[in-house]
Amino acid sequence: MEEVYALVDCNNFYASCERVFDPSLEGKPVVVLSNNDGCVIARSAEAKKLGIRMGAPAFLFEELLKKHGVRIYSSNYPLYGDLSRRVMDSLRRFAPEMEVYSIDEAFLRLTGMAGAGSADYARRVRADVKRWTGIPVSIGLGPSKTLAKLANKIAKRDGQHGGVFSIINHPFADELLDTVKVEDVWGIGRQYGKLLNNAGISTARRLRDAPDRWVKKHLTIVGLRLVWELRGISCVSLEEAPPPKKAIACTRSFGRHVESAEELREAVAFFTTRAAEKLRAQGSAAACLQVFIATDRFRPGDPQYADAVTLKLSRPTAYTPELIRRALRCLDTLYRPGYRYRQAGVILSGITSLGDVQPGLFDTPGRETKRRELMETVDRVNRTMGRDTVRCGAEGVRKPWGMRQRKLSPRYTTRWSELPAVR
DNA sequence: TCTGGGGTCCTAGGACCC
DNA sequence: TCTGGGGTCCTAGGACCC
Repeated sequence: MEEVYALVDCNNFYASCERVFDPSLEGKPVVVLSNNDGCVIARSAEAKKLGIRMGAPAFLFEELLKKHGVRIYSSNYPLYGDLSRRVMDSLRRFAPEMEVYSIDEAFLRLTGMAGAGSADYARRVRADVKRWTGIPVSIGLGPSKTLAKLANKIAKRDGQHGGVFSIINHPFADELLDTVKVEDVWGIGRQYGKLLNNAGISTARRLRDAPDRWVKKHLTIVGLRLVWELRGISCVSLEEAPPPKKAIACTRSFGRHVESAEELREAVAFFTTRAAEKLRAQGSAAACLQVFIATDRFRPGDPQYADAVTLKLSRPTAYTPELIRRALRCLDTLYRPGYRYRQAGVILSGITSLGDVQPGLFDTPGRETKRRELMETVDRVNRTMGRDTVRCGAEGVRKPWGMRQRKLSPRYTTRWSELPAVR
């Protein structure tokens, strides 16, 4: 049977989230900044028109932002995460099979649903999501995930489609594929884009028609799969339940430079706590822990130093105090005084299911069970009473190295104290 | 003064084994 | 001078995604 996929993508997601609870932003240029208010990571349509590039360092655009009265926001992930969940819950009503692909995208598999592959159906989905959540979305339909992605791009690019476009059985599919630059195809990034352009393959159509052997040789098996998908042969299946992550990281740039071992230790302990939370949330334990620290690479005049230490544990664990203890020992071997550090991180890998971990032979009987119960309790308290209600002292309290978030909007939907008030 | 964070997969090459 | 064949595991590096 002919496959039918829809790719639903929230328009300018973070900027749209800020708008949902502040209608005064309607029609105004809005940008959302990355952690530490560093780069622009989301722009409303009006902001795009001003020529503000994705990923642009905000400080380079200060003049422009001020001149045009651009409304600027720090990233508010509790808000975006919650609105994302609402959008996904809405979408689930329209398709029996769905893959949540990212915070702002989902694939729906509509294969075999009468009428569901039509642009009309997609338009209804679009209208309902907007009404239920306030978030505008675009929808692309195609016989493979790659073509659904591409159709979505066209839906967004060409205004006349009203945010919905289907490439299924399209009479001018060849011509359409010729209007899409090869580097805009899902899976073709900067490097492959360059390589393909040099080989005279400049559009999606040309890539679709490239010889298999050449593609396999230069773009590996992944590229070959992609080319087949462009031909309408579905090779990338829907992943309804995401497999457990194989690596879990928490890494941050600091809000200011950090020199003292003490502050660095606090930060690393804090990152370890976050990583361990994510680990337990997916029911896993980690057998491998990596810690890295780095100075500010954007200040080449400063003395530079960056290094990482990886530690293998004898037994996988998800017990925060033990992970912190190990991470701090790694840090002690890494730390060199006399540098201005800008970044640090903790990466957990060697991940196994927590249920498979056996207690150590020489451990005090019941120790493992006790540890797990403790972590479960801590997680439960923090989930219901708010993050960091219970935490390790090693994380510190003031967090002077913490993120800069000068333009944070309220957590409208996840904190009682920050609910929007209607007068 | 000011430049994000967190993932995935594939391949090549080296170590080691029989 | 000549110098097998095949397998596994691990790591580093490079590509990609949002």
